[in-house]
Amino acid sequence: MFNASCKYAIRALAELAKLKVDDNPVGSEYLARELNIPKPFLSKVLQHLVRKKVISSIKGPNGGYYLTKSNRKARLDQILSDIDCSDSLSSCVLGLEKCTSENPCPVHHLYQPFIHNFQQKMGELRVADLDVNSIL
Amino acid sequence: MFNASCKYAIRALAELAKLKVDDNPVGSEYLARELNIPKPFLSKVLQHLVRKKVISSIKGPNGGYYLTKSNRKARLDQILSDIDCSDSLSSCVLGLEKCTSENPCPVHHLYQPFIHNFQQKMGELRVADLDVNSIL
DNA sequence: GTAATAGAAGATAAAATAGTCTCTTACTGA
DNA sequence: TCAGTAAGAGACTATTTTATCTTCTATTAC
Repeated sequence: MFNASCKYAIRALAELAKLKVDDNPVGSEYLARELNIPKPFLSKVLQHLVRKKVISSIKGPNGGYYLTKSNRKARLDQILSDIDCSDSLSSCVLGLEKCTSENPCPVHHLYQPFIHNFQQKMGELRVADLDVNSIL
Repeated sequence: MFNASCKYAIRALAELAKLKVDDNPVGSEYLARELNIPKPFLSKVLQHLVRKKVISSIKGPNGGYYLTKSNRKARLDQILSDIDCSDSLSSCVLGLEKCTSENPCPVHHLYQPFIHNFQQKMGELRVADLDVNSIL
């Protein structure tokens, strides 16, 4: 469904969402420890998120990663699309390139409504909503 | 969602379901060509399916793979479970070991109902039902 | 300015998955 | 009964994904 980068990205977003607007930015070291993700890998994921303007960062002493108000308003489906995590969602369960609604694979009609629904729900979710009482 | 082996297994099942009960068994070569799957890999998948009694085989000239009436009656969810394709379905979207309904990850409540639904639908499906007008 | 902190980027390594090869075993039909 | 055919089994290789290492650049506090 999601590869490691995508999973880590979502978890990092959720962790950042827990921070208050006035809190200091947090470093990759802190996030890696908190989420139990290898730091070098997480750093890459975070950098990717910054480039795509999904999260924000400040360099130098007391720098780190944080979310602006604007960042918090972004919708999950848009973010997943921005960071290339949507392809695996919309593609055929059996990996068939040619599988469409007109020319479906044997389980297309079973899977498609489910994934469509899931994506819709994701679209209703904003980054700020990830700040719920949940494990990470 | 499914790894290559699982995808190939489902497609092979669907292809075999197209055969009539009285048809001759088909070889791995035929199936590989028909499904456009590397033959050596497909052979492994087919052997695995035979060991798990999901499909049947005959060795020697005119031998190959086929489905018994009993094979055709089997339910999809049971098969997927038998050939170890269910783990990735029931596990957490974010890859969190500890994610449960009581201690959910941030998207658990979003994902879980759908996957539950999907598995239920799979349980209503029998091998014979894969013999539909669909691509493979 | 300089040292400390933290992100950026590219190369490299390890692990997992996918795919291939070779040999053995079982069965069939002439 | 023997030659040919096709499945079965296990080792091996390749590719992709995941993770790590090293070096460089930017920012800021002092």
